[in-house]
Amino acid sequence: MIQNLSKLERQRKIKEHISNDPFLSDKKLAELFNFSVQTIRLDRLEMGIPEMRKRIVQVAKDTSSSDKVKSLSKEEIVGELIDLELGKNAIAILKTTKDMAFNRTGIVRSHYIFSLADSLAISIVDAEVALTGIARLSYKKPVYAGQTLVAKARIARNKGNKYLVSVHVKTDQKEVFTGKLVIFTVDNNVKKEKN
Amino acid sequence: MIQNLSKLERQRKIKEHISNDPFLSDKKLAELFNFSVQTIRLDRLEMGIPEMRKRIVQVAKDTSSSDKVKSLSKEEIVGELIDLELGKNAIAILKTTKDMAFNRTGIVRSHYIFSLADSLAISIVDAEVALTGIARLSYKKPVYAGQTLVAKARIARNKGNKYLVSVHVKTDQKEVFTGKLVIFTVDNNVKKEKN
DNA sequence: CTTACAATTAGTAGTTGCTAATAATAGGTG
DNA sequence: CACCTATTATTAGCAACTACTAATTGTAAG
Repeated sequence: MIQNLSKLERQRKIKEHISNDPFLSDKKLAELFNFSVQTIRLDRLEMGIPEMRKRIVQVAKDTSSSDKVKSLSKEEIVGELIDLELGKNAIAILKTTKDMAFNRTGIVRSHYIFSLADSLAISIVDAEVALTGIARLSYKKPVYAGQTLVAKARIARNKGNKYLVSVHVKTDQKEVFTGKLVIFTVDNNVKKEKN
Repeated sequence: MIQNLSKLERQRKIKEHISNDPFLSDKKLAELFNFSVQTIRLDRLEMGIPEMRKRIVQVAKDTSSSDKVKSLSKEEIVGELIDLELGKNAIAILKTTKDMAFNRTGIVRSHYIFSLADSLAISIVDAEVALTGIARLSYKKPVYAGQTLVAKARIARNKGNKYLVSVHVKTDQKEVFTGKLVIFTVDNNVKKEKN
């Protein structure tokens, strides 16, 4: 029974270690805990934790699944993209935190809001490469750390490789920011090295 | 030589397939292209493409390192403030890096440049609390990762608590960005207006 | 035509990180 | 003592490789 307790304790710790670092092999775990590889394996099986390779595949798939966005790979978007119709409109959400804000006031720095708007505007444009040219921004109300921002973007006009995207950011029904961004697309003629 | 061409062509396609789907094993690629597994391996070696497992690990690490939101610098000022005369002008420097840029093109994302300009504009205003109200931005030339940006800001006009700050960003003598920002100061304890 | 060479395919040995199954050992408890 | 659990060991086998050697094929050039 005493053994049993330490076993459960060990399994709890193994679970924790693995969830912190899915790249740990049984061998490394065995070294970490000073138990045999077989014991670690038994523990994993009892807990239903898959082997390292399958865990890594899972991590890789989790993040590389939504392939709709062309200009930005997922990690390049500020905020979380929740809806996107290429060439039409898009919605993203950003949960603001203290480290986005001024310490003194808790007001979120304007460039975080711009980043949300800008990356959304770029992702909406259906092109391999899109760059911001001109922008007009208007900050309506201060945003406080902790508030969740909802950004909606739509393409207002399009002429050749020039897009006028309008972005509205709200929190709790209130508009806190609007922006008009002119985005230029740079298509394949600049196809250069892709590495 | 004709063989050579088809070989290069095949290698190009293999590369493309793998970059689209890093989860493809040599066996599956061999089936796809109707070539032997050995040929696929030779191709991979010639191109310096690692084996499937290593690719998956890479994908997993790439994405798990940057949690959904790629936040900007946590410091109060983006860039390094190298000269400041409160109420007059200020200069800041930002060394751009790869992770500020689009993977595809190496062009620095516009919001990093705005962040530099915006935080400089705010720091120049001699007030406890300053917020961005309206901004007009103009991106003149693309900035490539690795280039060092020099931002100069000066107060163009001032009326009450409203400041018009003009910011010019250059790299290698060339102007890459200009912006006009309207900054409002909020004096002392007028912290939370109705919100 | 023969030789030379590149491209392709085949085959073997060894590696990592496993699964699965079976067996041996150590430490208690009733 | 026999029984039970936990732990460890051992073996076979698998996937997806690396690294290496060798055989085969096509084809261009001397």
